[in-house]
Amino acid sequence: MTPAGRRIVAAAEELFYNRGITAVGVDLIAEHSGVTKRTLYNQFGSKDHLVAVYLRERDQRWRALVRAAVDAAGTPAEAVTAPFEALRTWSETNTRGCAFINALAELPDPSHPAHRIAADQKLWLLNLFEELATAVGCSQPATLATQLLVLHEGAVATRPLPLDSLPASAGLARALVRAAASPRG
Amino acid sequence: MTPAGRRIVAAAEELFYNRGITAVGVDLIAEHSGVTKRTLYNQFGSKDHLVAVYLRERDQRWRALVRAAVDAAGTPAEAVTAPFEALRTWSETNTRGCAFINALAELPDPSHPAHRIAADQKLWLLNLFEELATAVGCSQPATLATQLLVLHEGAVATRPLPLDSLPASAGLARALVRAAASPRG
DNA sequence: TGCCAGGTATACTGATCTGTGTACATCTCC
DNA sequence: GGAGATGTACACAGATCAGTATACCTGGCA
Repeated sequence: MTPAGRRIVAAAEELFYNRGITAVGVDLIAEHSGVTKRTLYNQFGSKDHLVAVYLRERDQRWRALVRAAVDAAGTPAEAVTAPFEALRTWSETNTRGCAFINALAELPDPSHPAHRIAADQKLWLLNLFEELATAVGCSQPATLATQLLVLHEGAVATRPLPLDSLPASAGLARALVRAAASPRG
Repeated sequence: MTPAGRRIVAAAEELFYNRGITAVGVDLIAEHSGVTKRTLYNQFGSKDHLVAVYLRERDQRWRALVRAAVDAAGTPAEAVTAPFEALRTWSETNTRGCAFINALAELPDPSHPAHRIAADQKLWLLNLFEELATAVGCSQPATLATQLLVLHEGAVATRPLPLDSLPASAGLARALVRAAASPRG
């Protein structure tokens, strides 16, 4: 990606996430990235494609954060709930909920690339939870993984509201892992 | 509200929820409700106001469904998780997630009426959970209520994705209530 | 009979939207 | 020095956006 292309994606990330995809026009993105609209279209072809690139980049950044949190965990049990630690960091600067869920809200067409990207992101996290649950010695890792995913998404979805639900969800996640990893789990 | 007004709100509900608020223009709503744009503006004054009415009407319909499910529950323990039964019914025809979370995604301005309506809706459910948790004899109803809310919102938020997370969240909710209502809860 | 609210029909404003056309500048690499 | 890629500058098309103006119709009610 060219320097101008990177600036465009950076501006698109900030604007799309904070103001909404439909509400932000390509003119505004071009202005914020110090680039001509012509350059934007030469690089990305269409707004829809730029939206897809925005979501993909964001997904990569988020996965790297989660991976780092999992790798930094001291024990296998802590690793299972490490994504909730990552979420705590992530949601400090991302206060408008999940960018992918939000994108689906604005782009109802199932053939839009955003739908596949969003689904892949959630399935990736689900698989990660299942791997970590298996590693911790849980007898039903698939069930635990789904429960953890729901808790995670619930915490993200309620982020824009004045609730502070992250501690409750992270606490419950740890309790679930404790119970599942115990001899009777 | 006049007959034309009701038709406008009905059309707005269907279009705003399924296609997105920003993506749907007032012309389309007028056309779908068999009404002139002049009538729409005579009734609601602005698109923003119509959006607020749409969310308020939807909120009332949803609360009635939840209340009915709670009242129909056989035992206090079943009453606590009754909102998850209501959610099962509700999400059969509402497959695009939470209309209020989606609205916040599209309307970043915190002074927009949608923000207050969305926050009120979640707080109402949180309070309902807490009341029901208290009635079932839970020692820490506030904690349980927050956990149940997160589970509920997680299930709703992941509805547009190919996951089927509702059984997992409802099952976990019942397990939590069982544990909290037991002598050692 | 007359009034008036609710509603229709239609044209319009001014702004904004995505996307394109065209001509020119700059830079690197061969 | 020339070619091709990167980017600028700017005007433009065609559609759609929220919202308004004006004139007219119709049913109920006083």
